[in-house]
Amino acid sequence: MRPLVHPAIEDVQPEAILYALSDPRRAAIFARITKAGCVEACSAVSAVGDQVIPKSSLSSHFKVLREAGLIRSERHGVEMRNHSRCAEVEARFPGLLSAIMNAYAAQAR
Amino acid sequence: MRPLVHPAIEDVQPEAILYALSDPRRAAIFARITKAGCVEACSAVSAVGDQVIPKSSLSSHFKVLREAGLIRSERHGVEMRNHSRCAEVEARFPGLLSAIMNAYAAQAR
DNA sequence: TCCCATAGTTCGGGATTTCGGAACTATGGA
DNA sequence: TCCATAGTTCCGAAATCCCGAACTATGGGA
Repeated sequence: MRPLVHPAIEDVQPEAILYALSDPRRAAIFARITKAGCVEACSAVSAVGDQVIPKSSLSSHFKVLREAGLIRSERHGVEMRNHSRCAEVEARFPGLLSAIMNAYAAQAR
Repeated sequence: MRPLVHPAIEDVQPEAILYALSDPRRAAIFARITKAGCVEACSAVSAVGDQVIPKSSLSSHFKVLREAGLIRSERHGVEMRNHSRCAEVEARFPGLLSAIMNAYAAQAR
């Protein structure tokens, strides 16, 4: 099993962030992680809204978020803890994440 | 030839905007249109950076931008004029477009 | 130590999307 | 009417996405 990929913040690309968050399920997962500070992956997020997501799909969603630089995943025993990197990303691209998350929130209303 | 699709501003979805701008070429095209106020499509944008884009691909990039609600295209004689809808989008999703365009600009530096 | 349960990752292949050349359509001018 | 220019549509190849099944990793028990 290859090690998890976490890009250095200076290697994080806007296109990867936009792509990652252009999927409403990934955006919802990211919002949950950011709000909670830390979410136990996959098992804790087995569904988004009323939509059940197979665990292989979930795993790849986490991978996309991770490789875009939006989250950091570390194994703690048998489970994974995912932390939002939103402070780092905010420093690199000011206003980006909050504008995106606000846009989704505005749409929901 | 079907008529061009321009969503009403209240039907514009964040995911479509993020997806449209997650392609650096589309983001560059959008930046150019927004900066210029109006660009004659396709023929005027035959390349992005040093990369030549075939006109069928260019046509579909414009379609993605149009259907995401980012631009408005109108035919003027034989050519098309594309206008940025950034003021409308800004009103609906405050800060979103400027944060995205700033992120791309920051990356370029 | 061995076996099991839990949590995620990887694999494989079918479905969907994207890319781009060729053909087609629309418009204006000669 | 014919031609040139500007874009769109079509369609097959390539790339990507999706998700079930198989696999890997870790932490308990017994």
